[in-house]
Amino acid sequence: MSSNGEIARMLQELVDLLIMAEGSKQAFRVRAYEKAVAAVQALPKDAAEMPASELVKVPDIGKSTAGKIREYVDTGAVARITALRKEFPAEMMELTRIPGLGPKTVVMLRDKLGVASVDQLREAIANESLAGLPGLGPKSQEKIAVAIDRIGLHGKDRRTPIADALPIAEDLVDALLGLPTVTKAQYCGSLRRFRETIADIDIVVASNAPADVMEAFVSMPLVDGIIGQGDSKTSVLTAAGLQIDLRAVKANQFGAAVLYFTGSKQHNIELRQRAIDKGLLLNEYGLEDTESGKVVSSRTEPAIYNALGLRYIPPEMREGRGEIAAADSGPMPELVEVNDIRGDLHVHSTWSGDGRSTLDDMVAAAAARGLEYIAMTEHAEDLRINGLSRDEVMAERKELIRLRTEHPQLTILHGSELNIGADGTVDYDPDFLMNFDWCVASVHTHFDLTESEQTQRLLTAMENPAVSAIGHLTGRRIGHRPGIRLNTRAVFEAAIETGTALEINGHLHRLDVPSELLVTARESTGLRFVISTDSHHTTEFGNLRWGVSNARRGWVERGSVLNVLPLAEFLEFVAAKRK
DNA sequence: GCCGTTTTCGGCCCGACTGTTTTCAGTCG
Repeated sequence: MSSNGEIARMLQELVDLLIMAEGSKQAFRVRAYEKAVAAVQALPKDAAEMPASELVKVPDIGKSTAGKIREYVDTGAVARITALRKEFPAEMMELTRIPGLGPKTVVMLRDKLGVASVDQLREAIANESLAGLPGLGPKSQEKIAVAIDRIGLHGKDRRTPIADALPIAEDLVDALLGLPTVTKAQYCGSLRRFRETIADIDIVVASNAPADVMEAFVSMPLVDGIIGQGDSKTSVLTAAGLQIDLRAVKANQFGAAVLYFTGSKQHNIELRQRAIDKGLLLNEYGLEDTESGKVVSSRTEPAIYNALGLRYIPPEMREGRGEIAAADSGPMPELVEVNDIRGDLHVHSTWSGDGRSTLDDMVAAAAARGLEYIAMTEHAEDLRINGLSRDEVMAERKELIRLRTEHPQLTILHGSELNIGADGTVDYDPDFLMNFDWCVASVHTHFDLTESEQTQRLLTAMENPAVSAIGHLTGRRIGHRPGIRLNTRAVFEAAIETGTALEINGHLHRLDVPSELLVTARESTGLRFVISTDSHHTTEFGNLRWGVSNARRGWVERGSVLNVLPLAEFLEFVAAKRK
């Protein structure tokens, strides 16, 4: 059966191919399918199991898209896509990765010169066969030649982990605030929405001398090349190939500019449509009355949302996942915040083979951060290299008893990170497991089982009364390893039924449960989460911020998170399952 | 292609920058 992810990827390929066929990203047909991709991704049930009559009831999915989803699920292919692939082969699609080359130019290159691959284009430039083509003068040719040499190094097809981008953005904001004419600065874009990876850094500044700001910006040591420079907008590249876009507006337009640049694109489109419906125009300079041209609101984001008749929408929610409808009339989730978190339930030390700070240091770091409770969860015996034998478990316990007296303000639970075997069984034996205060069970092996096998092993693990939570649900490593295939609906239901929490792992390489799955879980009332750092080093307690951000992107409410609770209430959840 | 308290047709978000355009098309976000 096709997962919603697979169906969304199918529709996304259709979007990419249609951009070529229609000659524009803005073509209405393209945008309609783009919305359909988002609709499928946010669907709380399996599209593959829905008949066309039910699919068309989903907003942004109409007769045509429903037909293509059924065609894909039932036959494994979509005739329209097969035909478009023939017209626009993968080699030709590669050309659109070159900055400055859009669909119209790529199609023209094929029609006029028979150029339909990056290699052929390189050759054509060398032979000077581009001369005389409309819109491709010497400057364009030079830009394309340089871009071909850098293909894959920046821009559209290389995303940067948020952990790498955020320090750069924060330094840049500080540097810009240091300029005499800059009064405000804020990084925006997917970074502010806390996407796990970002394509570029967007920064907005308020200034009355924008040209001076741009001049100072392009002179900064970080800047390696200029893509474009104007008075209100400048784009540059760093030596590492990261694109940075800077926009300058007047101080009283700052809220509108930050709103616009935080996006997402879909969120902006919906806001602007809403503005139109109210006889207003929304752009990066403000919200104004279309008739009179009078500015209604522009200074702050909350004021603009308010003027549009909406409650404030936090940046992490602005993904076009129904947040505008929620802010209008639906229930608005009360998102969990970093300061709500009282405990960390997934922590390693050098007792585990892959831990990098000592137990004493980890406990001291947790206490220093003001946590009320932690669970030390070393790896377990089935993970041969990293895990603890039963003797080692008992030896560590003695250390914990000592540490409890040294840190009386911190409650130290003795936990374990168990391994979920291929058949769903876990380490040790039932009696021994009950010696732990808290067990989180995770998948560390057997990533290639079928979807039903993976689902079944998780269901089996959740039935174990000692397993209080499932760690890093999909086992993905961002940029390195896809997650296991799962029937997430079945997993969510079993978690509720068995009284098992799902961990939201804040480690930047994991961010697991992924936020797009969390969004689909929001109709699963009764599902409980723990937001954990999976720290292996004292510095990694800071992962809490990423875990919370990921949870917020997934619309996770404070009330569904266990480790916002005082210790006694938290432990009731564990005890209830063990009864 | 999708949608509809202006509902089955006629709309669909908005603007900046570049290159080569002498008023704009293409690209991008």
